[in-house]
Amino acid sequence: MQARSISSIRRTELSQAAFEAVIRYGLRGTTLEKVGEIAGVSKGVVLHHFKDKSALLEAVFRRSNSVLNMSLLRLYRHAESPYERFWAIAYANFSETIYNREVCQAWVSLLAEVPHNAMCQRVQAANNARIKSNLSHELRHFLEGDRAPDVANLLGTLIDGIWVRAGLFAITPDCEKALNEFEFTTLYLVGASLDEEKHHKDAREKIKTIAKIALGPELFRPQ
Amino acid sequence: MQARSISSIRRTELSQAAFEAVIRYGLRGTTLEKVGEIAGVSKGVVLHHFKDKSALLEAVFRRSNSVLNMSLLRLYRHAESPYERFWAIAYANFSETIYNREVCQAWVSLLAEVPHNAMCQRVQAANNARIKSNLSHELRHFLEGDRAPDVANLLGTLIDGIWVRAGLFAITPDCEKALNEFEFTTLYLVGASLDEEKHHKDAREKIKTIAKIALGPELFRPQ
DNA sequence: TATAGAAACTTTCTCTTAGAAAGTATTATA
DNA sequence: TATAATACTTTCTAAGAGAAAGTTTCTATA
Repeated sequence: MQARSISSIRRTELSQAAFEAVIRYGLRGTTLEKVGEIAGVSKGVVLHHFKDKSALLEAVFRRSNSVLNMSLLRLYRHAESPYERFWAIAYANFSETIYNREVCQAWVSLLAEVPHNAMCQRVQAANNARIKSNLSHELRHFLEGDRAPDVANLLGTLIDGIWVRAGLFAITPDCEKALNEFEFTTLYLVGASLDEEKHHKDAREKIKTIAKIALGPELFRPQ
Repeated sequence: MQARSISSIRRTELSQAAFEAVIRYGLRGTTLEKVGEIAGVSKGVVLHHFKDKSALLEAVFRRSNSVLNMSLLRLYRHAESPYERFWAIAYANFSETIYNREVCQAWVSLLAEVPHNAMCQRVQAANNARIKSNLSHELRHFLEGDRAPDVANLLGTLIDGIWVRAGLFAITPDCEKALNEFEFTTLYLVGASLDEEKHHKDAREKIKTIAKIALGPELFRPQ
């Protein structure tokens, strides 16, 4: 049962170490040597597994997005209604273990790599499409006509905005505030019909509890 | 009438050149030598006027924000009602000469400098506060109670989100779409009362015309 | 089980970069 | 005209990215 190759394991370790380096030193302060140091290997090993620094950062970027995606899937597993799936999306983005200063700062730092890296752009585009599709799917239950995709797109953009703002400053971001902003905006965009249902509040409580269990601190920063 | 010192002029030239370098090569590809090359001076001159690379990037960041601010002031000069001032804010953020691929990409690239640069954080915080205050001031006319600041904050975050998404990809961002998204969200958040007034549509047309004249392409990329 | 070849890892070298330092030229001021 | 500040240049060093070539360790197959 050794399905994963050594290379694949190393690549995971190294992109994890690179993520840690970006957290600690910022994008400009992240050097191959520091990445190697954190991973406990020499700089040469890093370049053996990644053709260059861009490829490494690309892997970090990809991993971050897949962690986010995985978190959502963990919550989806227990979400049984549109309300609950809506909150699953919210908590996948704004739980303490994900939406915190370190991770948000690292994400903002990594963003700088995207404009000049076609692969990162593809990853990011896929990610945006995914979250739009997820949101759109749930919003269909609360919106008539074909407004759902546009509203979903807007909410996706808002999530990005909330994340960026959290990543720019040295203050611990406020999860509860972010969740409320997201909910607040959604309620207004769908015409507040969500709020009338008790299901909505109940769903939040349920997903909140599940998130606390399912989204441990090992997600982004293992060990 | 030589009020500005040579140093001050050089600093402007150099931060302009650095902005151009970030556009062309991205944050990681921007070196002091390339900045000097664009400005037509040697690398030494750059370091003579800026103590180090962080100080240079800080100046670029500061200048970008002040250009944005200046654009807003130019439109405010002709805005004579809350409707018009609302659209002045919208067009200051989403006119072709400002909201375009190059500028948005550069902005996203520069963001990576913020998490590890206290000065940039202060500039950005001031900027966020300013836009919130501006929006809040106009929204007061359309919202009862003390909801205006919260809504203003949300819309500010949305603007950031729209900008980030525009900066990540290699596609020319769509100004009209951005303006509509911003308007759309605002209308829903204030309860669509804006939309009932003909003033609102008229105001948009007026400011649109003024923006075309007042916000020339020399704003971000002179010469 | 011997061995070829691939994969993992190391070491060394080169070129580029940031930035320090110490110099020269230019301009302002007394 | 002397002197001091400002503008700019040149040179040097240390650190970084990445290429290249070497060595060890695994793994498949004859």
